[in-house]
Amino acid sequence: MTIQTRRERERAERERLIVTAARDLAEAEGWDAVTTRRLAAEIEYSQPVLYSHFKGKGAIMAAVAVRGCEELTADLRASTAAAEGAHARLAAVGRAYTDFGRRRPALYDAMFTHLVDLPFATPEAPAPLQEAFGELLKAVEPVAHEGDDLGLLTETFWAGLHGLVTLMRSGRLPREAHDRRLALLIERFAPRATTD
Amino acid sequence: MTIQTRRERERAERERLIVTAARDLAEAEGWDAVTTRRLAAEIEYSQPVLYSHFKGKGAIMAAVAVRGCEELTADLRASTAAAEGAHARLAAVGRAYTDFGRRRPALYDAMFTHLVDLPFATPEAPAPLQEAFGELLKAVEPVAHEGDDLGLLTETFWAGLHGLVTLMRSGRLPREAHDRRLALLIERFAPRATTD
DNA sequence: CTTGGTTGCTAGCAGCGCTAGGGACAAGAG
DNA sequence: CTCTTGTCCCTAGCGCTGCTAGCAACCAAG
Repeated sequence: MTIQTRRERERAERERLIVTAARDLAEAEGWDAVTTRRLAAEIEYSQPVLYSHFKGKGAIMAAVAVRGCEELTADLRASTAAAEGAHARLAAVGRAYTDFGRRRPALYDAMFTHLVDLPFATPEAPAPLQEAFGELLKAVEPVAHEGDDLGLLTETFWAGLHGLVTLMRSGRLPREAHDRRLALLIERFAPRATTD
Repeated sequence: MTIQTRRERERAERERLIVTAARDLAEAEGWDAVTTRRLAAEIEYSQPVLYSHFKGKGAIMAAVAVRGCEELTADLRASTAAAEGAHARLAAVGRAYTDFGRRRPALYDAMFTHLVDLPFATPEAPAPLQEAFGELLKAVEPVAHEGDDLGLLTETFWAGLHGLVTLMRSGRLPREAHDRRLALLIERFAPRATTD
């Protein structure tokens, strides 16, 4: 019994090690640098060991993505703590989200850009994912209009943030004007005043 | 003289052939299926010929992207022709844009998702790209608030559309609610009425 | 001490983007 | 017509990728 549990514990620890190594390597040198060989070398095991834990490289990225959601949730939660008022809350969460995308580009890509076979908009979606979305939802809720579907509105707001992050990160939008674009987006979803 | 021009013409035609083959193959089977070997086979030349026209696979994708911009511009232009009023215009252009993303996913990815070394937000950006953006700009202009930077506002609106397209296409947003999300986005940028 | 099962290794496959080097062919000179 | 020069494009191969088959070593149980 104990011997069995020890093995399982060691195995779980190694799996954690793989995910951590993949995330760190990706953050340091980008996902292109995360090859199964380098990853194997990093954890000091041979390649096939990876496949005894994960179905393939995609599954490893998915695991990294899920863990990334926990970080994102924490960031979003922290950002709204000090904000007062619906507008400030939405602005804070928007800033936290886009900051996350800029600060942890590889993590962000694993979560929201790369094709990764994770269930997303279903009840089977990983809990950390749903929590992150929930944080957005809480910030959007006060600015919803009557008759709006809150879930859909949050998805739409999320799409706006996601577009800003990805277009900027790929060089399609100039980085230096990010703050002003973000402010414009926030203003459309949470108008500060009805008249100027 | 004539012999020289004939050769140059044939070369240009072959280059066009490469780009067309790459686009068609990508649209049919996705960019993963577009390998230099398959592309070479498709145009009935050997691999190295590709490299006498383009620096590498990335450059071929960039060429496909530029040509895709022309198609997008045409779509956007056609969409606004029949629309009357600022709200309808913005809705029409938004629908045309997202439809383009869904109908030509590979083309869309080459243009706006994949890393491709094209100058984007600079005066050196390819003309077709600037034209496509210009179409968006014309639709956004009537709904800008006083004091808004029109370029930045258009970029922000574009980001919203781009987020909707990419998150939906990667399965992160349910496809069936796309219309309602798009309507919500349009409503935020061009409110149909000030009060309900 | 032997046996059975697990574990993780070495080696290799098919395919990728890309390139070096040579062979065929056409154009111009004598 | 012959020879040289230069262009063009193909064959072959490099180093890499994700992934897997098959074997060797080890560990627990009888």
